[in-house]
Amino acid sequence: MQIYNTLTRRKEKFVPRETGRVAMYVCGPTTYNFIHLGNARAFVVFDTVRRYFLYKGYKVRYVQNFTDIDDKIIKRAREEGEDPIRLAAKYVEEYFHDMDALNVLRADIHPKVSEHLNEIIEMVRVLIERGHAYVVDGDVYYNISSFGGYGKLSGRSQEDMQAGARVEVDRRKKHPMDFALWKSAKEGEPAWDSPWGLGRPGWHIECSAMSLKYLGTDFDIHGGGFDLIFPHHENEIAQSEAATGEPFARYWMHNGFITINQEKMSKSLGNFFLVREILDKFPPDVVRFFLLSTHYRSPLDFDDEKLAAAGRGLERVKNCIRALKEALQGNPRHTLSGADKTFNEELGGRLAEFNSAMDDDFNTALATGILFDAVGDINTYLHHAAQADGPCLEALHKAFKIIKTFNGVLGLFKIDAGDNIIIDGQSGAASGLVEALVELIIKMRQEARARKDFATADSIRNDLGKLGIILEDTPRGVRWKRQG
RNA sequence: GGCGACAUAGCCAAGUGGUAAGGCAGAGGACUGCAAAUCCUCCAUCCCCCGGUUCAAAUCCGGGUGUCGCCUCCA
Repeated sequence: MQIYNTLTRRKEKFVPRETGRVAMYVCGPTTYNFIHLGNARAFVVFDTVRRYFLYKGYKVRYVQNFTDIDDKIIKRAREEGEDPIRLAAKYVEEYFHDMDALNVLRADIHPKVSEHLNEIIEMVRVLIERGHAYVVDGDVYYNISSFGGYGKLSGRSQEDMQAGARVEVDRRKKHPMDFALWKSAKEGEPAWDSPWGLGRPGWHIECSAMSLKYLGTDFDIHGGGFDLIFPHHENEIAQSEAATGEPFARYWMHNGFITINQEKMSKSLGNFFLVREILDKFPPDVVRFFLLSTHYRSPLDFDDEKLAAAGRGLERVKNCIRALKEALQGNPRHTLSGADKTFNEELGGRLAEFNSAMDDDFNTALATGILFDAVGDINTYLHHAAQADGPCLEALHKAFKIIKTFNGVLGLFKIDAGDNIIIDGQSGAASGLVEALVELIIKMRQEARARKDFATADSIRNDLGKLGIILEDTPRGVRWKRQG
């Protein structure tokens, strides 16, 4: 298995710290707003990475934090006249709401800054003690000059940073790029007691403290968006390695950005789309498929038409699953013919291709291509079998299994309690009634067709279509589905 | 100014030395009362441009051009 490591700027063979186990940390959201599509990309990408490790048989410990104490939260809370802690808690819930929709699995641990003040304060204390940090008027700064490795992740020297520093220089800092580990509290801000007075943690320290607490030093994978490389991850390395004297993380993975009209989507540019806005217009499986249809390190340009095209493509996969279900209910053969065996071998080949795509730095774009190849294989098999002596049970099972396997890794469709793939969402309380009504209408339409009243039949099909109910007349009866 | 990424058909997108995956859109055929779904066939002589290395390059090297990103909160 190969993973592109930002630290070395090349793909490396993945060798975990501990055989058979993967410890990974992904920077979670700062909870001051609903998450946008850019956030979602990172979380979907790393969710898929995690799923692939699980599929490969690794024991995975997945940690994703919530930064629930932060300047932006305080600002937002002030604007809304809300308590910062409560505001942050609210957006934690909203985060789960959106991520559940996108089929992102819960992390094993979701630590919050607000619950780890002790660890953070302790780490700051150690950094001061070891001469890597200094106190000025109740603030604590990290002294980057004290850490030789500073800049190794983002590939820049300390001189570069001095030259490029556009921030107004705080005279109290020893180096312009020194960053806050602890910020003293102003009046009315949330504050915690510390050896340096009342205050709160700086932005980067929480990820160091919490990842080290739950994963230890030298853990396997640390992930996040490209824009976290500098300064966030650079600073995490500096803090963690200076405090522990050990390597911090082995593989650094960073996903590319979502762009809008080829321009970076970001909160500061104001051109962002909230996940829930998009989910109002498109099904979650389509959104997830769209996010995985490009390699995670490449930029991904978003617009409605591209998402719609992705939806039409994914419909092909859903149709294949429907066809399989139908074939399975159609009393398949128990014998195994030469054609069945050939088909089984074909699918075996697809599985191997899929694994090798994912082994190569989680190439989900290639992997989804292979999913489509498998769909083509299955459709062709079903087509020919229907013209001969029908499909064989074992082949159908194998086909289902491979689709489920791919789906288990990509996480496109949810699975119900009976291990069935859910492709027609919105199974609510009303759905039983809807189904009965549709069946009734179909029955009446069939009567119209029987007396060759095609005008009525077509009009019914048309009108149902407008309601999102798609009818398909097949040689073996009428099939219907909800519009994907 | 420093650092970095990318440039593949109408659109999206894989592919890091051996002669262009896959999807969307499109064309023709089969099936159908007609649609839809599905199947079959077609759809880049060529991968931004110019040089070079090589028996062989979209893939390596050099030089251009263009687009984007980081250097400041941001996934």
